[in-house]
Order: sequence, then C-alpha cells, then structure tokens
Amino acid sequence: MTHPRPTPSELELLQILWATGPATVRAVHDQLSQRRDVGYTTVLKLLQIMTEKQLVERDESQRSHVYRARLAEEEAQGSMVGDLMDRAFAGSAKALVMRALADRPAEPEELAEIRRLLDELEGGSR
Amino acid sequence: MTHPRPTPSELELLQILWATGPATVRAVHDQLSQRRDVGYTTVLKLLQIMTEKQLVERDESQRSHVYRARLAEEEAQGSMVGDLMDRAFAGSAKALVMRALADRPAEPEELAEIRRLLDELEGGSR
DNA sequence: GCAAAAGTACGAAGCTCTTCGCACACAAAG
DNA sequence: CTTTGTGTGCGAAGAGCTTCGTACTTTTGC
Repeated sequence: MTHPRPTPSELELLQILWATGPATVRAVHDQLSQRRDVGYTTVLKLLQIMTEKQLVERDESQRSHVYRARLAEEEAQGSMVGDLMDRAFAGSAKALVMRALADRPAEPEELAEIRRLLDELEGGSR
Repeated sequence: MTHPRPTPSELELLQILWATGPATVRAVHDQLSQRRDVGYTTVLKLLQIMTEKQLVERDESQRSHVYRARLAEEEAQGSMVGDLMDRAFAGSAKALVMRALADRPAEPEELAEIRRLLDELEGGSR
C-alpha cells in the first residue's frame, strides 16, 4: 500500500511543510502558532508520529531535526477526494463535482478553467 | 448551528435510510449486514446516538421504533464536501473539482452533464 | 400461562487522534 | 563550571468513534 490518508491535524502540518519546504519543529510551530494556540511538544509529537507513518521524513544530521513532506500535496488531495467520493457519492466523480459547484459557486474565470479541463479530458478519449 | 457532519459509520446508516426510507433497527441491520459483519446492538446504539445528535428522528409509537433521516443526503454531501474543500483545498471549489476529475475520469456522458451545469451557473450570473 | 423471540437501554472496552507535561541531553552564556 | 535555553523522547490523559455483552421488558407461540 501507499501512504495513509493524513488526519486533520497532520494535514495542517503538511500544508506548512508544502508551503515552506523542509523545516524544523520550531519553524513549523512558529508558523502554526500564528494561526492557532498549540504547544511546541504537540507539534513535535505529531511530526514524530507522521515520521512513523511515513508521511514525512526526518533528517537527523543536525541537532534540530529537519522534517520534509514525503506525501505530495496532489497525492494527499487525491486520496482524500477519492475517499469522500467512495464514501458519500457512490464513487461518482460527477456527483461530487456537481455538488461542489452547486454549493460553492466559483468565479466565472474558474468555471472557464474547469471547462478547459473538460475539453482536455474529452479530447484525450476521442 | 445546523447538523453535525456524520461520521463514517453514521453515513453508512444514513445511506440505508435515504435509500429505503424510515426503517426499524432490524430493517437497517438486515440491509447493512448483507455488506458487512455487524452486531444488531451496534446498529441500535448508533441509531440512538444519531438520535441525540439530531441526525435522525425516532418514532416511538410502535414497539419497534422507526428511524427516519433528518439530515438530507444533499445536505450531508454538501457539508462533507465543504469541509474537505476548506481543509485541503483552501476553500477553492475549482481546485477540488479539478483534482476529482483528473484523478477519477468520468464517462463522456457525465462530463457533458457537468458542462451543462457550468452553462447554468454562468448563465445565472450574467 | 410460560418459554422463546424480539425489542430497548446501559455501560464499558478498545481504538485512534490530539494534546501536553515531564524527564533528560546538550549547547551556550555568564 | 553552573545556570539557562533549546532540543528530543516518553508516557499518559481526555475525547470521540465503534463495537458489543448483558440486563431488562414486552410480545408471541405453543
């Protein structure tokens, strides 16, 4: 099997690592605590668990270990969307997409981009 | 506040109620146990908890209580998609939709339906 | 009438997730 | 050097989810 789906907290940390690149516990904690009240050791522990789960990898060559995301953002998004699609939409991409667009209207600009993707997808199968 | 998001198990039961309409514990259990090995009292307990959470409502006029979904399928789907959109896609419907379509290609027929929805959405804002 | 069947309620155990305090190692500053 | 700061590791507590055993009540079938 590949990587497990990240939990909500794990996702938060991954987003920081994706945005800033490899980072120490302190750096991640500094980022996160700007948005949320959280203890240093909480972040440390989470990163340790994520290392076990192979969601991140750790460089121990320095005294302050440096963590790096091992799961790419696209992969994580894909597995989370796929999971929801299976659990709540009977595996139908169409159903999920229509629900998303109906509930959260996007800018015309964005709709155009989606249309472009549809063109590509249809073109490819032709 | 509205309804809480259903947990995975709760979603399973809701899907049965949505599909078959109001049902007794026995009926729900019969359905579910065709797909999964699960105890009768497990289903009972879950439905009781879901009653507290207002996800379902219970008609106690008969000895065998009859449960009915209080949360509509569209509502549940909407809140789950919205949650994922916020947590993993920075609130962007476009990003979520593009990931879903890229990862799980749909039938041309379905793509056409999505295209129709896009037309509607753009038409409405014009 | 009484045993068996069908029902509800309750409590608790096991799991994962999340959070942190505390102990300890090491470095840095005075 | 000893005190203060910065780091890791460990353990454990609390919450929510999931599961089911057990106890008790009410029908139902003989």
